[in-house]
This record gives sequence, structure tokens and C-alpha cells, in this order.
Amino acid sequence: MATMQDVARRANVSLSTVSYALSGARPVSASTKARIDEAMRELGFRPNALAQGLASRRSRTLALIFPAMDVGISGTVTEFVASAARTAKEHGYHLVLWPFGADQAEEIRDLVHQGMADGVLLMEVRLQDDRVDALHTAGLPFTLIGRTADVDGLTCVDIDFDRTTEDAVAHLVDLGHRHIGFLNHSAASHAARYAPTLRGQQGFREAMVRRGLEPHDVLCHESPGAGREAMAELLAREPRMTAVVTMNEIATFGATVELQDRGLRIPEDFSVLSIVTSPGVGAMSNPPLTTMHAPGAELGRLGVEALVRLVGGGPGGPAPVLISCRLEIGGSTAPARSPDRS
Amino acid sequence: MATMQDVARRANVSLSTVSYALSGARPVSASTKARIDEAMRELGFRPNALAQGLASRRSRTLALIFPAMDVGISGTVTEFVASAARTAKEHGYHLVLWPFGADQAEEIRDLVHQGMADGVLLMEVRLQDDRVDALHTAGLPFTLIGRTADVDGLTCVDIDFDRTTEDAVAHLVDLGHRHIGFLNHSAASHAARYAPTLRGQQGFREAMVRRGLEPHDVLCHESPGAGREAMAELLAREPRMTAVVTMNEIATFGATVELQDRGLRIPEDFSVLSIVTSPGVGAMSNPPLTTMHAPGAELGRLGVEALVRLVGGGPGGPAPVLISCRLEIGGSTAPARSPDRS
DNA sequence: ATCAATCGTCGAAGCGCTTCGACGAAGCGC
DNA sequence: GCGCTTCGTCGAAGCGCTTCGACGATTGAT
Repeated sequence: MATMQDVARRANVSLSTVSYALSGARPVSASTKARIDEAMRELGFRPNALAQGLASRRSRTLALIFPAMDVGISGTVTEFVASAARTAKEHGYHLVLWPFGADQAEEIRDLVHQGMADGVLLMEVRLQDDRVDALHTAGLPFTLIGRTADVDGLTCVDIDFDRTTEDAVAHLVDLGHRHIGFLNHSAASHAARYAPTLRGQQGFREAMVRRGLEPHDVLCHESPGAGREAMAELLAREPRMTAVVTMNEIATFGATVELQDRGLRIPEDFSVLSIVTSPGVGAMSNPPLTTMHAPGAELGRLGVEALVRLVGGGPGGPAPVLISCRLEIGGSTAPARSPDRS
Repeated sequence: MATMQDVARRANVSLSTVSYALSGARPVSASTKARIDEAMRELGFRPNALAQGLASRRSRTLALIFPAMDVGISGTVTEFVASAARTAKEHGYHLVLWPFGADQAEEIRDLVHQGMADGVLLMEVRLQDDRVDALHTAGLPFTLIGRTADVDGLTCVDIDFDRTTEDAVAHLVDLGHRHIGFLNHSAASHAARYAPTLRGQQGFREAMVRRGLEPHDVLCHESPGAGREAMAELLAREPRMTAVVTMNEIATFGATVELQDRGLRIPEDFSVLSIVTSPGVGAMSNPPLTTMHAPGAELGRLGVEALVRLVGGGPGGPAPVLISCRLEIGGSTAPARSPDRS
């Protein structure tokens, strides 16, 4: 593996000139640059990333802290990670994976001190998150995928739950639905102050109330069985219900079964709109679900771009960047059946 | 950020002694070691990863080359990546992501020359794969997740398709089924010599023939619509069919619809066994599918462990490490209905 | 007591790069 | 023609660590 010294000798210039030719930190005459380029090509020279990092104190590496992850279908995570890695590469950065949960702030601090990363991307952020403090005191640039309760001074990229629930309700109301339920994540996630659960609930309620409609929402464990029960409970609370917004993929499969078991046809008798979904899940139902697909790829791209800006000394986003889920019309939503009697 | 020099001064020893105390490369007296440890703790010292890597010529970083990935539900990929990252960390390695497709062998060579990684994990290997050659000539240790056509001298970790299809057929035959279909991946993947498609097909056929049964298998695009058609074709080919093995998640959802539309109840009239599935997909059907879950986490762990061994100068696996998918009984397989009339 | 073989420690030479100060050679105004 | 700036290049000093050879101080065998 050729070193810069080899290139310098071959091009009859000094080591530092090669470095300047490469980085452009100082001007180099065209003829010299040509000789150097030639020498590099002939030797197949690639600058050593570690030496470069050590000397410049910039590793050109970003770290992605990602959760232990025993979640069910996490196509969204894959999309996110793939997109983040691709974007990092486009900006000349490596992306390293740090598998740390919310309780491992201390270990994160350790890794940060190793100087391997110029910046950190933190995903699955809790409303209250020790890792954020750890990163803060470590003094390393970082951006959050998600939001803590207080985002002051932080750079965040997150799903726009307000807009997503608003759009979801708007879609159903436009179709004539008035009695709409919301099937949320589990009570456990609510208790743990899992942001999507809280924000989804709030967004749905506001979207309904804004229209003078009564919101009905239930928490539901991530399983088809729980989904059936939750759907049953929603119908018990409001028998005139004709549509449901779900934000719980696995439970949705149970919910549709409950509906069909009651003789309610989807979408003729009842509309189902699944929000914040992984790619492809809509297609797994019959009829295929109308979904609002979680913007995993966008989050990855924007998160990395914000971080790169930050690492380069740029400004942190003053406000969180919020991305809404995109509505994808499937076959599970349709105009409300009967004129509403309420 | 404290350096080794700081620690040395504080402990009243030389820089090299600190290094030896840390690495154990040479003996250090207990009392000296104690002083050094103390100094490290007081200063919160963490060795700089880049400097360590530069000096020792080992970055303690592994690279994971992973596909562009526009696949549908890739929970398995997530499992794999998470498990690989966790295992790498347990062994004191970082894991960096290199998003490269099969056609980017040249760029891989470039990155390898940068000296950032001690070893490479290559996933979604094609039977014929330029990247393997690139890695080979680069002289960097690597292990494959999957297998090329010729695995001589290579270290591989892969799904055991023979065993998986054998177990799948055995499960169904034990239940009394005799006319069994196989719903494979797409013709495109077959043409591209995508290994799972080829090996799955072959394994299924052999498992059937071994029992004196006639194998019926179809290629099928990854969509529910194609799944319906493929299921219809299988039934047309063999009307007495009472069970199907599927290796195409999205298509499976269509296949079950086709069966139910024909009045065939699952599992009373017809058994469906979905193999090489992502985590959680079984639960998405009603009834929940009996599946053979792809061992994503095991592949990640074993792949990294093999690579760590290789990087440490250990022997490459002489034979590929093959892992079978684990049968998870759901509600979509049951004893064959009527005594077989064939 | 004597000599060789440890043992524990130190100093120094890198690893391959970035970056700072310096310094001839041009180029400029006057 | 004089000093002055600008341009292109060089040498050297690190970045924070590993590792090699060396060297007193013990230790054990004789």
C-alpha cells in the first residue's frame, strides 16, 4: 500500500506538497499537481484514513446509536440505516454502528472519548434521555432522530405526528367518516413515555376535536390478539364507528380480523387507515391497506445531512425538522357507508 | 481528553510502561499497574482509537458491505445487522457500514485501501460475485453471508436451504400431506442466479423426490397479486394439492387469499408453511402462519465471530457454516384432510 | 561470591498523515 | 532598479499510540 511519501518521491516533490495537492489547503501549480496526480494513479495511492484522522483530528466517521431492537417488523429501521449510510458515504463519511440502549449512556461516553466519531446520530430517542446529556457533556456534535421533551439547542429530525394524524383524520373525514377510532401502541410504551405513542394520541385527539368530533382512542399491545380486543373495545365505546386509524402494525392485523368476523367488510362497511407503517406492510393485507408510510429513508438522509453540517461547524437546526408520513391509497379506505346519524 | 502521556506523568512511569500495562504485551509489576490504573481512572483516560490503529496497524473495525436494499420487509436484515454490531462490540470491534451493491467492486477496493477496516463482512452474496475477487486481491480477511458458487478457501456463513426445505417437507408429510407445492421467489431472481431461489428450489425438489413424491414449484414475483396467480397455477397443476411451502413473504399473503377465495380453509383444508421468513410476519396472517424463521441474528453473530477469528490470524472455516431456519408452529398447518387418493 | 538468565522499565523510532513557519522566485508599483 | 507582496514549495514538528532494543536490578544456579 503506497504512502504519501512514495507519491512524493515519484512526483519529485515534498510530502507536504502532495498533501496540499490532495486537500487543496494551499495552492499548488497546475504542472506539479498533474505530476502528483499521475504518481498517485500509478501507485494506486489511497490516503490512510486512520493517519488522516489522527493528524487532522477529524475521523470523517459518524456514529449511529441504534436500539437493542427486538421490535417486530422493522423495515423502517432498515430503510433508515441504509439511507443514513448512503448519505454519509456521499458526504465522504463512514457510518459506524453503536448498538446501545437508553440505559447505556456511560458506555456511549466511553466510545465518544475514543475519538472514533466526529458526530453522533441518536435514534429512538426517549422524551427523557440520558444519552442526550452524555453526548452533550462529551461535547460532540449530535443530532436526534426523534425528540426529547425539551429540544432547546438540539438538532432534531423527526416524524411529524401532528401533521400525520391530521392528514389521516382529514382523509377519513373527507370520505364522510365522523366516528373514527385510534388504535395506538401499548400502555407500556405510553408509560415509558415513548414519544410516538404520546404524540400520536395527542395529534389524533386534536385533529378530531378541531372538527368537533369525539376522539376515541385505545392503547394496545403489539400483537394481533390485542388488536382484536382493542378493536372490539373501540366498537363498544362507539357503535356508530365507521373507521379506525391504527398506529400499531401487528395489532392492525388483528383489528381487521375482528372487523371481518363481525361481518364488517373493509372498506365498504369500515375503513382502516394504518399510519407510520413499515414499507410493504400495506400489501400484506387483503384488501391491501391504505397506509401512511413512515419516512425512514428521509429521516436517515436528513439526519445525516444535519449532522454533517453540524460537524463542519455549521448551525444546528433552530427548530426540529419534521417530516410527515406519506399517504398511500390502498384498498382499505372508502366513503362512509350510510349518511351519518349523529 | 487525556493522553497516555498524561497518564504516564501522573503515575510517574514512562509512556511505554502505560502502553504495556494496558495491552499486557509485556509484564508490569503489580504496584506499577495499580498506580497506572489509578491515574487512568482519575483522568478518565480512553485510548485514542485512531492513534492506536495507526500505530498498531489494526483498526479494530470491521466493515459490513450491505446491499442497496429496496426489498420489501427486511426485518431479517435488521436482525442481522443489529446482531453483527452487537457481536462486534463484544469482541472489541467497531462495525462500519459500507452500502455497496454487487456492481461496485471497484469502490470497495478503494475503501479497503484506506485501511479503515481489518476485515469485511459481505452480505447478499451472488453465486458469481466480483466483490469477492476484489476483496481477495485486496488481501483483507473477509467472510461471506451466503455462498458463491465456488466456496473453496472462503469462509461462509449461510442459511441451510437443504435442511430448511427438508424440514419443511418433513413437517407437512408428517401431517399426512402428499401433494405439496412450492412457491418460490421471482423468475428475475432466478435468472440473476439469486442463491436462495436456486437452492430453495433444488432443496424442495430433492426433499420431495426422496420421498417418492412429485414436486411442483413455481417462481413468483414478490407481490400479493402474483402470489394469487402462482397459487392458482399450483392448484391447476395438481388439483389434489393440500399444502404449500412458500419462500416469498409478500406473495404468501396473496396465496392465502386465493385459497380462501376458493373456499379452502387454512389449515383445515389446506396447509401453508412459510419458510425463510422475517420475524413477526407469521403473526400478520389470520390464522397466524406456521413459519420457519430466517436465522438473521445467528448469521450476524456467527459471521462476525468467524471474521474476528480470521482477522486474528485464525483458520478460515474449511466448510461453510450452515444454519437452518427454525420451525415455529402457527395456525396454518394441520393434518391433511382426507386420506390421500393418489 | 560469580555469571547468566530473567524481570520490569525506559527511551526512541516509527505509523502516515496535516499543518505551520520559512524561504527563494517572481511580479508589482514607483 | 528598490523594496514589497504574493505564489509555490519545502522541512519539520507534531497527532497519540505501539513496539523494539537496551539496561539496571534481581534472581537462581554453581
